[in-house]
Amino acid sequence: MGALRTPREQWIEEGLRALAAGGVDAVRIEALAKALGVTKGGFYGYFADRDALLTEMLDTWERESVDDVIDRVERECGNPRDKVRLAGRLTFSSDRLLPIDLAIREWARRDHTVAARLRRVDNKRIQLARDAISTFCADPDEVEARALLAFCTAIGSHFLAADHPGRTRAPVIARAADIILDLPHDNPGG
Amino acid sequence: MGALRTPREQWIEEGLRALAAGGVDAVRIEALAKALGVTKGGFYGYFADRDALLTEMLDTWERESVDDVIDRVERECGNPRDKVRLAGRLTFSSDRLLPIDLAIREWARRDHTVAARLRRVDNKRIQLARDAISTFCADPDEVEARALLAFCTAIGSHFLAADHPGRTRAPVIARAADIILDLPHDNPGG
DNA sequence: CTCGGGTTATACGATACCGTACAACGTGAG
DNA sequence: CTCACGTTGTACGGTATCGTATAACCCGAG
Repeated sequence: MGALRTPREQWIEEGLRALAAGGVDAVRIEALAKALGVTKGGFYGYFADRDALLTEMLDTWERESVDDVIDRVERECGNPRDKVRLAGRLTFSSDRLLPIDLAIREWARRDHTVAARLRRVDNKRIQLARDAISTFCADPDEVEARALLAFCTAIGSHFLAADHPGRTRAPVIARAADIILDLPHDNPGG
Repeated sequence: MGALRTPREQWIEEGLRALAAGGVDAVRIEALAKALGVTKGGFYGYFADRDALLTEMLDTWERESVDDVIDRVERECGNPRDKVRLAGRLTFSSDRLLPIDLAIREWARRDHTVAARLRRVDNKRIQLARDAISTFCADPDEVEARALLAFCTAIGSHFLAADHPGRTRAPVIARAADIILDLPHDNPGG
């Protein structure tokens, strides 16, 4: 067999790195080649074109951020509340996945194909939250609302620039998580 | 005086439109000119370069989304809870401001100057939420957490792709708002 | 009508990027 | 060692964009 100098995976990996750092528009073949220490010569032996790379990048991300995370959460599961927290940490505190995740969310706002994939991923993820919250909250509408709060907080906090006088962001998020995960009110109201 | 065919404001307006639709990278002089029905010839009479336009776009956005919104909320203020809801609606339900706001959040993740501006804006906005929430919540830590929840939900819901089986997003958000704005639990816990 | 000012169209050079073509290279098989 | 085949470097054509230069233009003033 021929030599395999810089395999497919390296192009995808470098592509994800560029995506995380600068968004889709930063995924430029020649830039990736430079980062890999080669020229773009070999790229078109692996991929038909730039879109093919982008598609495979999304495949990799989808696999890692759904299958891997869900598998691990289901295995290491303890308390349902801890399950949500763990899933959140795995996705939204991962130095690797988080920046990619955020970049893909931006991308999805402008590309229907990406939006469809993100919807698949988010639906699987939010189901974890629903299941866990259901164990301590009976009202389905409230379960849905709390699951939404959990996700919006995990994502939104990275797009929010506000300061918290006298505090860092972390304890404020921890307190918010308590509110999201706390028992339902005793005055459910109409 | 000389003719004033397509004034500064039109370039800025079209720039904001492009920003909202496609992100910073979509703000291209020649594209704006085409949308305005002219060529880029006149652009450089008004602006030194592309960066000058971007800066003035940010100026316009900052003025509209802080001064205008805060002024109106302070004037039309009623119930503190309604105040938060109104501020939220003005910013996050405006067909004009919302897409610009989201695009600027993406932009801010990659540009320190924009991030600094966004921080100024978010700090002013979140102060409104703090003030309002403080009127029915005594614990400052909890006020901060609920204010964060309000903002993260307003922003995050636009970056979240998940579906809500049997529902649309709107009622789920409404329910989430109830949770955020409801009275504190009677078991505050340690 | 003619002139002068600012405004706009057009042409240009420079850069960056995509995708292709082809030649140079190197590794393993024989 | 030599050959073959896959991989890589280089060069190319095409497009898009920025910013500049300059000429054509249009409006109001005189």
